[in-house]
Amino acid sequence: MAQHDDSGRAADQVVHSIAERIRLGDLPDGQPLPPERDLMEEYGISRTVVREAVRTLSSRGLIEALPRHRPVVRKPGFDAAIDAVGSIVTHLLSEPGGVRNLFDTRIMVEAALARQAAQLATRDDIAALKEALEANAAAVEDSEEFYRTDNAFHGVLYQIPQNPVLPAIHRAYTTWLAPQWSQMPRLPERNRTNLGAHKAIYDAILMRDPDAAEARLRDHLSKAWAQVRETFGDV
Amino acid sequence: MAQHDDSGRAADQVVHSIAERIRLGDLPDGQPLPPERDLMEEYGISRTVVREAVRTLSSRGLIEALPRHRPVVRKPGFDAAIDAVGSIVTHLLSEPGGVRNLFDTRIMVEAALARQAAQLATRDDIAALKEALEANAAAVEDSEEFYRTDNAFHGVLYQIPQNPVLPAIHRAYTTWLAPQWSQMPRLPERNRTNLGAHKAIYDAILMRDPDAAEARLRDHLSKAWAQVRETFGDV
DNA sequence: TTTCCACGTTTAGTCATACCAAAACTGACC
DNA sequence: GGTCAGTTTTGGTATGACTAAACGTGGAAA
Repeated sequence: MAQHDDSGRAADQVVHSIAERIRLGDLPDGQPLPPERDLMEEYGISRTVVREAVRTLSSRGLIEALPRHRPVVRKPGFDAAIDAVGSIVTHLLSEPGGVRNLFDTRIMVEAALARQAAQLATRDDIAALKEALEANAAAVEDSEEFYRTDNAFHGVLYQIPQNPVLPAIHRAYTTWLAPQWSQMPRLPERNRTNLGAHKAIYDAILMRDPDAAEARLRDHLSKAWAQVRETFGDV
Repeated sequence: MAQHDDSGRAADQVVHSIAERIRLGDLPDGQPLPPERDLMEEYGISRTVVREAVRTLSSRGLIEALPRHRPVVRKPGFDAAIDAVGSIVTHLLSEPGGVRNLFDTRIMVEAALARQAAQLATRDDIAALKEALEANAAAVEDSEEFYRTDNAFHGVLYQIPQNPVLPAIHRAYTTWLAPQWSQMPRLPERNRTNLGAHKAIYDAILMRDPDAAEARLRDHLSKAWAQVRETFGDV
């Protein structure tokens, strides 16, 4: 029996093989992976290698490996992709200008979304925006809840184009920028300011005015950024 | 001595610790990781765990682990992040509508970039665009070269905002969408069409007309998409 | 002196075995 | 039929061993 692989990376072949089986639906979503002992027999490898393969698959986001449970196949969605980069992004954000750069892309993306919303939003989209806005308004006194509804309002913008990539990006932004936000002082006063900004954006979309929608949104996020700067200085 | 960790995931702690040391510059970029034997002693763990940790760090993109070499610390750039998701994205693109969804975000992003370019491009930016356009024009008869210069032209758009995240995104798009493109028929005729589109975009930016720039760009990429559809049908 | 190669020394890759503790399963008991 | 205790799996880790490739060193050759 070939005890030693020729290429020097037997684990990678197993990773590839299992990844392929997942992609082809051979290992369906939600199903637990075969036990490590079975896999070692199946591939003719030691458990060491199996474990390394499982590890890799896990950090690639193709399986979900909770501590003492059987790894579960997780057919990756766009947000699994977001998870996979989380570690790197953390590093990047800790570098000077990192947060700024990320936030700038957020401004750019949401500006484009606001513009698109003003042009293409359906009646249902507008209704969803209105609902989110009202939920946001109802929470001005509860900063915790305001934070959630604030996010939800922005989230509606990401849903309007009906592209599943976008909500994943929204989740990425909120996840990665959360550390900054969670340390910021939350005051009903600020909530009211932000609510006003949300309403302005909503109005511009309602008026089908892309330029205004973009401008209001940029203004809103730029002010949010100014608050971050106030709290953290340069980041 | 505590032979078994209480949490059930000693490796993750090691991963976190080493990641932190990399982030803080304790393990500088380009330096090889300490030998596995040293790490096991340092952390008081077995080699099994060390290896799993190294594996994880590697697939997270924080170190580069060539087959039989010492893993090398690789302070991740934005494009290391792109690598990390490659595996998942492959899966996503193989599903119906996957390529379409990704390409739509590209249209959205580049539309925003074109708009921004029309508003904010400096003289140098315009010069860079012009240069890229001329290189593109010089390559109409050489489809291979035209492909490269085409990419480069779009790449300039991603460079204008001076945000390092954006070029990484451009690389991501070209990498992930390359499989489709590389199988498409390349004809000087099509090259000329695309060149004309590029020129139209350039002109709009030169005229400082954001609406026109966005419109020309959307038109350009939509036609490119139509060609993809022609070649592959629904993807 | 510089270059280059043979040699011994690390070190990553893998295997085999063993143990523990937490899950998962099974069956008896209420 | 539902609950709980006991048994069997299964993941997490440790230990030791062996192979082959990479590395480092010093001496021989140019």
